[in-house]
Amino acid sequence: MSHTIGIRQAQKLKTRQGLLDAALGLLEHQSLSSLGLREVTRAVGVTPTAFYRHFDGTAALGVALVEETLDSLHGMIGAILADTGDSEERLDRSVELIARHVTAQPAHFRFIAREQHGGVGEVREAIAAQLRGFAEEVAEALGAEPESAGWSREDLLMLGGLYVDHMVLTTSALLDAGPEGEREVVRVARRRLRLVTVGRAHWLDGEALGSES
Amino acid sequence: MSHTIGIRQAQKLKTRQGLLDAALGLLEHQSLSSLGLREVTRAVGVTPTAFYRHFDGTAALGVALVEETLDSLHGMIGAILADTGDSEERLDRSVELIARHVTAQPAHFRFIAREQHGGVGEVREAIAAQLRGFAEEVAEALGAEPESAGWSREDLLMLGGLYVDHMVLTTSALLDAGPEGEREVVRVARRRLRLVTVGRAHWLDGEALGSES
DNA sequence: TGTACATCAGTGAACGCGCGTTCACTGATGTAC
DNA sequence: TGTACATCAGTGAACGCGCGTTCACTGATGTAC
Repeated sequence: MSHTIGIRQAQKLKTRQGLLDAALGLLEHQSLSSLGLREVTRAVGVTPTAFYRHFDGTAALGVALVEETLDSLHGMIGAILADTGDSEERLDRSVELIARHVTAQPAHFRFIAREQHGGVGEVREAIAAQLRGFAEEVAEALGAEPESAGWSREDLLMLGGLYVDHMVLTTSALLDAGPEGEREVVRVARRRLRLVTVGRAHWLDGEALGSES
Repeated sequence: MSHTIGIRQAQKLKTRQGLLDAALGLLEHQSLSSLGLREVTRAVGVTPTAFYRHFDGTAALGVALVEETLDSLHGMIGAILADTGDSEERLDRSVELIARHVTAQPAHFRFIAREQHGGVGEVREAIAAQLRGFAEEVAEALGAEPESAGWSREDLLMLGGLYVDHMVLTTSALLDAGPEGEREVVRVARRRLRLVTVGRAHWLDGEALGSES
């Protein structure tokens, strides 16, 4: 027999999710470091005191939000990595995938962009750890491609990080640009991605010459 | 005869500068959207009311801070662009210049990184405008170099923006890493910069083939 | 199945506190004559 | 230079408000028998 969770636990999870959703909404126009606990509970329709049944404070809620956004980001990266084919069209599709995900889940991406360098240390660290993980994931996928023959692990990580950072910058630019500016942002993001890819293709060309300790 | 400013005006400017300096210090551990007006005046040793003689509120102070940080950023970019010589060593020196500026003026760079995507719209827009201006400046300098023969203005702007964004990311990474992590950040930043430069060198290689509307 | 007790998510009152903003003011600085 | 008036940067009291956190509580859900 499957384990059914009790009514009590289900209700608790529902309230917790309500707090996370409400916070994410409120964070569209402010930073986590100015988000009030009472603001959040008011939006959910629950007593301020109830907040403490779920989180120690708004910083802890922020960390939980980072974990939640992992799904959005991971889904986007997975979709991009799963795409196969030759480079030019694939780059274009990657940028389109980013744009589509940002349109579908703007709040998650805004949260990451905003709090990546925000005022709450715990959250900054949680985001940094998450992005580092994604960079490794991308590096591994890149390493499996034939174009990466001869690449060191360190260079693959550098490239993975570059792609991830570029991705985050693009999501943020899309959010700032709004619907009317989207086409322009997409244009520039494509070119940047293409330039990085050109650099990748010729990365090892001068290897025998260039020296470093 | 030169125009001497009065005692009153001099004192006012001094207080204003005190407010800006105090705010910049307080913003090391929080975001602008949670910065309190009273916090700032308390740090300066002045009545809360006096704040209004200088700024409408903390958002206006934030915009003023953006203008002030222009000097730091502009100085850094100028130093990098003024550097001449062949690519490899020049890239290394550029990253070292960034590291040196960040060490000398950490608060300014932290402010820009944090508020670039922060919760205060006016400030975000002021920063975006400033970075756009720098990207244009870099694009112009790049355009004057022989390596840029055949480049469109749009591509130069794309590249300038890429360098500027990379620069901001590096400053932020340096701040997060602290002194002990600086060497590693510098290593990765150099490689990224080199990859972009390799991409630049081969950008026009496939031009005749690649097509876009 | 029925009963008696335990658990615990959410309540509601209360607290002390710092916030942003207003207002009439003071007294040093500036200006006109 | 001296005097009489104007300006205005900073003061200090006061306001109403929402904040985070505490506490004892309630009553539905869960569990043991």
